[in-house]
Amino acid sequence: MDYKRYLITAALPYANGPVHIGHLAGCYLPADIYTRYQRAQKRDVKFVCGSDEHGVPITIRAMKEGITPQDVVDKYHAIIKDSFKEMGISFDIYSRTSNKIHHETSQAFFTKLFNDGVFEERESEQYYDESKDIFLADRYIVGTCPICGNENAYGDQCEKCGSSLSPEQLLNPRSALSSAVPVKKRTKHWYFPLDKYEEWLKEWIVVGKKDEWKANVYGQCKSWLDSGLQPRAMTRDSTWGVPVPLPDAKGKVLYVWFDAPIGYISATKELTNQWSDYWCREDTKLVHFIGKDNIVFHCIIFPAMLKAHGGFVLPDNVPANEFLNIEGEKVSTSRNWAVWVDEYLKDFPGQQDALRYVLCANAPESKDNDFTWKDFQDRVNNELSAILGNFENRAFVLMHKLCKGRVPPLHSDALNDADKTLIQEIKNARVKTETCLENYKFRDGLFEVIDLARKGNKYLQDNAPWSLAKTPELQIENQKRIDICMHLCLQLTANLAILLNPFLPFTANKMCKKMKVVERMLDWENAGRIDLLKTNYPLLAPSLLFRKIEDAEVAAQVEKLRNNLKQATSTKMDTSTKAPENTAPVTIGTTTEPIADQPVIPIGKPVITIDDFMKIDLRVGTILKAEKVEKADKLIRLELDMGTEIRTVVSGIALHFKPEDIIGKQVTVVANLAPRKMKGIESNGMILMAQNGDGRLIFVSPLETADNGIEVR
RNA sequence: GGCGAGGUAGCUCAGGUGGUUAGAGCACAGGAUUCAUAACCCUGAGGUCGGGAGUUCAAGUCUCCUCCUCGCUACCA
Repeated sequence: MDYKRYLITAALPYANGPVHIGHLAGCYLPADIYTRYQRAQKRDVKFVCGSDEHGVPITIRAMKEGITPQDVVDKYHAIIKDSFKEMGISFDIYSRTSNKIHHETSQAFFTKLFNDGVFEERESEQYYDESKDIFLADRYIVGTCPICGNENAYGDQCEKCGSSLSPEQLLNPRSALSSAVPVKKRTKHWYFPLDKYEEWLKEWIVVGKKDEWKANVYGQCKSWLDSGLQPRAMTRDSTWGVPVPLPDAKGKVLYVWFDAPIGYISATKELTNQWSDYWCREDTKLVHFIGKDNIVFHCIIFPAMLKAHGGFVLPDNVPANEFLNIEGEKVSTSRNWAVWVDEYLKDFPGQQDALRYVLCANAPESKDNDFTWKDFQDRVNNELSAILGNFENRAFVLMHKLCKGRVPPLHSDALNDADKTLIQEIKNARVKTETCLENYKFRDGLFEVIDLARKGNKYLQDNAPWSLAKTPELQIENQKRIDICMHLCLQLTANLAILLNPFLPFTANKMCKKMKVVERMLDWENAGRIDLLKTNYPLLAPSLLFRKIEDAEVAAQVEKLRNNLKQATSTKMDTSTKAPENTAPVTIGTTTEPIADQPVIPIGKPVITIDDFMKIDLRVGTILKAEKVEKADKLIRLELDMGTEIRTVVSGIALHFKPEDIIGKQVTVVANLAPRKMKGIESNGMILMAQNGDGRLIFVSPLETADNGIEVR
């Protein structure tokens, strides 16, 4: 298809924290490179993004900090927007979902589907906080984790042991808003029948995108489609979000996953009156850049929504990247294990392109990748600086020394084979880079650019114009060779600026200034030409494009990471001001139902009386046997010597301990917990565990060996 | 447990439809050089392609089994 327009989106970052370099590498940088390339091709392109400002975690953060949700999103929207701007992520618009136009757009979208009878209405029982007069999403319910005993587990998941939970399972459930005990109440929601679009999706993706989409994206989609789709609620009981535009929907908002992708549309509307050209005409190429955690939403749910609405183009491609780890470990925002973009900008002022280079050269395009500061240093010093920066510098210095600071003539009648080969290589570099970019192979594309500089270095070395200048007796003949060599090196440098521009725009601009050419030279159509710089044209004096990264800087950054980690784990979790626990380059929501990853403020449990406490029968027991439960990842079946009896307890600790390592350990058991069947095994009690800040589980046991069965109080 | 994506030189990655001595960049070693950010240029060493079995004249590339990493999902209470 011959596309007339390009609409490029980058996942909406969740306005609950700053962005880190994983976000950049996974999503925003590739999107920006692609966009800049398309612009250089003079194609009609719009690059839209914005902050995703709805959802439960933001309301929770607001409560925690004693401010309004709007305050929260205002704060992070500003930080995020600034980080992107400073890094040169060249959105045509960076909008936000709290804007009026977004509310209107997403409501209109909902209304259209509603009027067309797309939704299924369903009533269900949901938890409700009577003191606050509000329905509670699972996330809003806090209680003690039945598995690890964490007192601040959420109704959907325990952050400490990773168990996924439902509110019913929590011990001492309470509302995160008021500490009231939640009650059940009927509520109505509107479900999008994804199942009805299953066949269509299969045809569109499984058949239609087989050889087009990346393996990781395609595979994930196929996996979902093969396992069958279910209707999904598109509304929530909440006050923070886009109100459901129906008369009987007071206190209900659009599910953040419904409204967020529509944010792409609203942002485009905000950008241009011609928005429908980009969204509604078949000859528009729509490309979503996201991280791997958002594949399902962008490849399945949103397209189904668009299809149901009708009149919209569907994504041509969704080149999702994997995750970027830091120094061998997964990014963790609660542990503050991340490299934050706003901090990088402070620590390395003017070094945006160094980071862009490394993140692109090491982008997690086909699998999770690792970012280390040592590697950052190596790549900047040994590739970017030594090969590309050095070549450019050599060309400038030699031109000034041997050609009086002016572009020497080419003497095209005197070209030798090596010259002609180089000219061909310059042309080839354009084609190679172009092919990579068109196919979302950004790291390969960047390699091709560096490779051209590499060829320049070799050419320069082979000609050694500095040597030619040392034999005055051959002056005339040699100067001709020097001219040709330097002329081509300078033209090659101009070409480098063009090819580099999508990847390293700051550098490309610097090069333009030094060559005293207008920015228009960077138009892609000029790549491959060797007449970009006019003969006899004077160029500016040499200056370095890149500086080296010192060992001390690397050491400092690594230490900073370790210190952050220490702080985050030694103090309470709520000191973290960073984004959701999410290594994803995208935060437009997560695949877990009620979104959100940010820990709730530990709200102390309500005061209890000694009588309440005495209801719990805590006893000491010794693990006699331990074996992993079949076909369950987390469960270990324990046999405990309780003094007077042997008890079977099933415990969700298999991710933390090997069965053989815990035999003989003495533990504290909640002995009068109601029996419960798990995987067909009846569990009679629960063993007490504490969880360390680093996530390790620790047995809560008597310090010295006690008699089995004795009571603990 | 199921599904998906990966596991190829120290590091990061290439390796359509199976076919000569498995490639690249960086790191490393030796050499050459001095125009240049001790940079560049040349040469070299480095891999039983996660492991095992099979199909084949021939497998990194196909089949089966198995181990490890990441993600989704199930189980979990």
